Amino acid sequence: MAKVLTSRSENYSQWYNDLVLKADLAENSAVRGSMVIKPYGYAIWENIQKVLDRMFKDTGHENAYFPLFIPKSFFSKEASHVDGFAKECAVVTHYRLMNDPNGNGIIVDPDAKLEEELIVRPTSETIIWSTYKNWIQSYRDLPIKINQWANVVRWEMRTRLFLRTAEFLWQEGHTAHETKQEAIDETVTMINVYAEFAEKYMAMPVLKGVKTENERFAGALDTYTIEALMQDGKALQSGTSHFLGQNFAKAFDVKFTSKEGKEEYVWATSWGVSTRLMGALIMAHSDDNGLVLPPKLAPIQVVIVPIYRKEEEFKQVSEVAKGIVSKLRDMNIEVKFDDNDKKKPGWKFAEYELKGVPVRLAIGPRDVQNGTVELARRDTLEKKVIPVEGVEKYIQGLLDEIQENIYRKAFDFRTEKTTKVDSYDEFKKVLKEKGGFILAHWDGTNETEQRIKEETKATIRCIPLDGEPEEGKCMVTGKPSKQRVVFAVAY
RNA sequence: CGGGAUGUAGCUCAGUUCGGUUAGAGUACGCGUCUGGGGGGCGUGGGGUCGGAGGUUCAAAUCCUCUCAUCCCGACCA
Repeated sequence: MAKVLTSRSENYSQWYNDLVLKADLAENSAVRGSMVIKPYGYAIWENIQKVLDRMFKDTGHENAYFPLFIPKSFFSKEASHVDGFAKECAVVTHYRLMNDPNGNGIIVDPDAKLEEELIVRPTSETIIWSTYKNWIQSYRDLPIKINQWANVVRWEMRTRLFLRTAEFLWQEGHTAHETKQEAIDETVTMINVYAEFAEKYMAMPVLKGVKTENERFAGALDTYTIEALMQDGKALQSGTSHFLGQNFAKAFDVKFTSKEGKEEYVWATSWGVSTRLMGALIMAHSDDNGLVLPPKLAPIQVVIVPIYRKEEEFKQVSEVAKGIVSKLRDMNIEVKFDDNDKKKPGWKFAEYELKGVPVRLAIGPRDVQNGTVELARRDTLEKKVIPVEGVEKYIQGLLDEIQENIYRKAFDFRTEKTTKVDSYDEFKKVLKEKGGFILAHWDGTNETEQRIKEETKATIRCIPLDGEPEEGKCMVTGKPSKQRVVFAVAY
């Protein structure tokens, strides 16, 4: 087969870029740092949305939509929040263009300057809490549990398709609660939703944990995260859920009267995942032949490629194929019969492999004769010839098996790439030679964390939620520690 | 914003050092044909303001000046 991708061992990030382009997921646009998501890539995102949206609704949330533009003054109301985002904001200063009087095309009309500049949202806490102020007076108005599907803009210096783009698509949940405990419970519920989604649908094992103060969301009291491990041994933060305390309620003066008649500030959470999940999905399973998609999120789960020479043969093959198509559709399996005569079978094989379609059937005159089909599975690249009779049942089971298999593979990889270390020297050695997650003791201070980051580029990905307590000494300072934390070099 | 590099066909690039026919290749695209069980073969055709502006010269993709854009490496980040 012709090589179209750079191999992972040769250059991992080149491989990733090649793959995104060649699998027709996305491409760079005319706008620096912003991508065009192509139909095949968008179809995967739609599947992600569909599943998550269901999960959000099942946990009591509703969708709504808030403005893209946020008045500049809103940002300054929560101090740490503005610190976190100020350096990467797109700002709208004018509202009109005009013809250049000197004839050099079109220019910004200097008379159309806005009284107050508008910020293109990098996240929506401020606009939403300024709105919640009007919605909340009494404990009877709580909780409010809203999600929005939207685009946001963060003016990043360096961008990469899906992993970091100036504009990206995401969902952001914003909830308001009576009590601290209720808000914390919500934060935990949502990180669990994300973890379940990652593992069950993306077939990607994730570590659940809490961020250190240093890595926390700007304006949060606690940030919960799911961290996935990519094939190059780097970590990818895949979703976050923030306990915001009363910070935004205080900033926007959102108070309610409690049952006891007391005036109190509202407790808040926010949580989100973005098109970055696409990057995670791509990197978690794919190989040097292309994308490997988990069946539960694949836009096409089964593709049928006809092989024929004469019109008559095509007719016979089509008949068999259409029979299989209708049976698979009845079972709610997404199937495509690729009867495009303009592409050759060999071309199609390579193409669908590149696009990560989990199961491929090839049907030719030989199969029509013998009552068979050739079945190829993407995850193992195995091919076999099986009877056409009952093929739909077989495929149904196989899709589950593939989903299971790629999860297992990713899980085993992560296990193999997770190392416990007890000294800083060992830490550096493992980091350099093996990468992956490193479990080590840390004294809990910002200084030590910063020092490790500066010296090794590794950061604390999280303090794991399900980590068992273990007395130990910080690998750097020797001060006491009660639990190991997870280090890795991150995207 | 610091350091490095690159702009030539839809895409990937050669040609620039040392100026000189009609600016090339691979791939993609069109047509014809043989084909078809892993990105096919042969034939043939179309496609270029050589990033832009100015300059030097009999002559500029090539030399000079300015300019625009993009990419890579750092600081920053979902």
